[in-house]
Amino acid sequence: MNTVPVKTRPTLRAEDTRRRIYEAAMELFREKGFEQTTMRDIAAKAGVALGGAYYYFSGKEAIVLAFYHEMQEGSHQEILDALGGHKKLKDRIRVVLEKRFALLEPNRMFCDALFRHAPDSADPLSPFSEETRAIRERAFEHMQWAIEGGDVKVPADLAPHMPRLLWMYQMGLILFWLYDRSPQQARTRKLMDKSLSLLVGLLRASSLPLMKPLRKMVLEMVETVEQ
Amino acid sequence: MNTVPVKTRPTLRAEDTRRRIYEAAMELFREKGFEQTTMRDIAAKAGVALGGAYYYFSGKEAIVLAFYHEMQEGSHQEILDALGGHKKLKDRIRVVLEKRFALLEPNRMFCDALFRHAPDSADPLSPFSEETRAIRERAFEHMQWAIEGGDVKVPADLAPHMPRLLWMYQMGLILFWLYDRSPQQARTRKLMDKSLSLLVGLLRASSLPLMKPLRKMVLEMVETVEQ
DNA sequence: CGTCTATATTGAACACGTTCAACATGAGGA
DNA sequence: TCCTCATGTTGAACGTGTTCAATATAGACG
Repeated sequence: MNTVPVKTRPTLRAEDTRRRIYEAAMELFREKGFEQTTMRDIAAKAGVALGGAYYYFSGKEAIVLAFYHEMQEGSHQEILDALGGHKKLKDRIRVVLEKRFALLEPNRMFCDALFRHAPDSADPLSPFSEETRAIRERAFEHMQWAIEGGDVKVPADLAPHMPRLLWMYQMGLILFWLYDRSPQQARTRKLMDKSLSLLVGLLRASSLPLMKPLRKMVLEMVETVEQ
Repeated sequence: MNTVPVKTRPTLRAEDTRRRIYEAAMELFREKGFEQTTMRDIAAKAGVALGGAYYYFSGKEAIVLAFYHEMQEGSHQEILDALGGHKKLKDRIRVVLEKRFALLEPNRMFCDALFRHAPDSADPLSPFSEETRAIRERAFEHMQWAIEGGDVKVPADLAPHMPRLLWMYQMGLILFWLYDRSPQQARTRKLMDKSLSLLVGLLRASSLPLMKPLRKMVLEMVETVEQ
């Protein structure tokens, strides 16, 4: 008979299976990269039939999405702590970037999957997609923290855009880093230094009355993109 | 006997088959987009067996590459002509951009294929790859023309980087345009206006002695990226 | 204990891009 | 005319991500 839908067991050994699949995938992704890793590989390593992987993850990309999510959540407290000792804006932004790179570094082999269809906000894995909104907004928050506690006064008209702009700056750096073939990704490090100086310098200058017209142009452009 | 390898017929009805495959692919790509179009579709429409398509094109992406190449070659003279009437740098860059968009517009449905693995210069279809070098350098040339005949004096240290920088600016606009869902891609048009003003304004200002330190920072950054 | 049913698991099947060994074609030379 | 063989052409087969109907499992309930 149609009884009340019994309280379905909330967590079961199912969570264990999910975990096994996730871990197997991570290991293989780190070893061979995203493209080179097969769903059959993952299922085999996890000791599950092929279809099993699809019971827990809607597809191969969804596993990477889970990683993306976990990484962002895991960084939240760490970043807050790491920001503690710094006053200079440049250092504060650097802290956020460094933390991000530290978390991505062991997974460099497969992070390119995150940018596969990056500009297409319809793609679930895109950094601009609805599916990644929560993750993205967490990252905005980190940049907001960096600015708020810093030693640079940001003009009021620019302020609301800064978290998103800094996030995009971060994404650009990550993209560069992913395909940076220099030893130890030294070029990325150099680019980070140079661009951070430039960024903070421009931000400082942006408060000068002389800069009003330029700031207005930049704002109009930013608003056109964000709209 | 091992005679001299007879002069192989240079062009044959083979060129016709190639053409048929290319045209069929273009039509289908325009209709359904790159992903949605099947190599089997293409072969069928061209009246060829599946394998036949691979005799003329190394893969699905190679067909798009052929289009990319053809588009760039076709624009060369047109752009040169169109630049004729303009003196203002802003107009000259706009002419180049407009021409590019005019050529891409009918193929908007599948141009995303060109950016599939854009940042990976190892991917043949990437705008940064060895395979697309010729195409890319043609595009640099167009930007060089725009600057040379314009009314803005570019500082000597910045000058050698301008063609590539303007090309990257163009690529960014195209990327934005591809995923611009506003009617008639009005946002892209607006972004083009705003960013062009900003760009030319900055370029003008960059000659001011006051700007020397800022220019130096930008240069260092650009050189880090290009290296 | 036995039955029921949502949950979990399986493996065959599909559509895709790509590869390849086999075969067809037709221009040049005997 | 017939042979040769580089050029074209074919379709079966492979490995891939993904789907799905069928089956197994195990906790809830009588």
